[in-house]
Amino acid sequence: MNLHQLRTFCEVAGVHSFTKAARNLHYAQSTVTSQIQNLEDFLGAPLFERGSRGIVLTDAGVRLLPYANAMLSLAESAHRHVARSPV
Amino acid sequence: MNLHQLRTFCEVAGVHSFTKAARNLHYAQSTVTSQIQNLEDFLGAPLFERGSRGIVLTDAGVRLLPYANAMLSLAESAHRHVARSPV
DNA sequence: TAAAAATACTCCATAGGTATTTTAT
DNA sequence: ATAAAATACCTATGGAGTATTTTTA
Repeated sequence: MNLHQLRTFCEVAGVHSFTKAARNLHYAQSTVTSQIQNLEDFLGAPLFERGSRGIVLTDAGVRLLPYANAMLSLAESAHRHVARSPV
Repeated sequence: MNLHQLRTFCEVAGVHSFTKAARNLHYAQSTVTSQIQNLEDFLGAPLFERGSRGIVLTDAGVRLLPYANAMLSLAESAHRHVARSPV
């Protein structure tokens, strides 16, 4: 599990599409597929239902989402807060 | 920035030693050096003062620490919470 | 000197890309 | 027929290791 996977996960969850998420994040489509697959493998649970009506979060996906958002926002805050060091 | 670097950072901050942190985390000593260096490069600020009296956190390091701990604990929680999916 | 951190490499895993195939609308 | 996701394959980056050198108590 890493922050790139989590960012991609959040984007996919937001736009309900691997392809659109790839465009928005400047990734290839297959990269998004891999990132989500790797994340699913790591967690041992599917995060999206790839079905008839596009893409929808599974229960596991729903549970992950708030954690993912929290971690990403912490990462951003940490970067801002630490990077602006006066040295 | 990734979770491995952050875990290593927390451990080094805790034991005040790259070498001890490496032992505790089952890394080579040079790996710990690299991880910290990469983290410092990413943040654009030194995290430890390598000086006379061993290793001590810089201001930037002090600022990072709570974020690092929060992210690691979130990562753990996320894993527990999501992985134990009934499917 | 003795212990710890930094450096210089080597190797390999994997993240990301292109191209293609499969699937479903 | 079209659009999206999955798969196959390739490449290159960088993460982790061993060995060595530098530094400093």
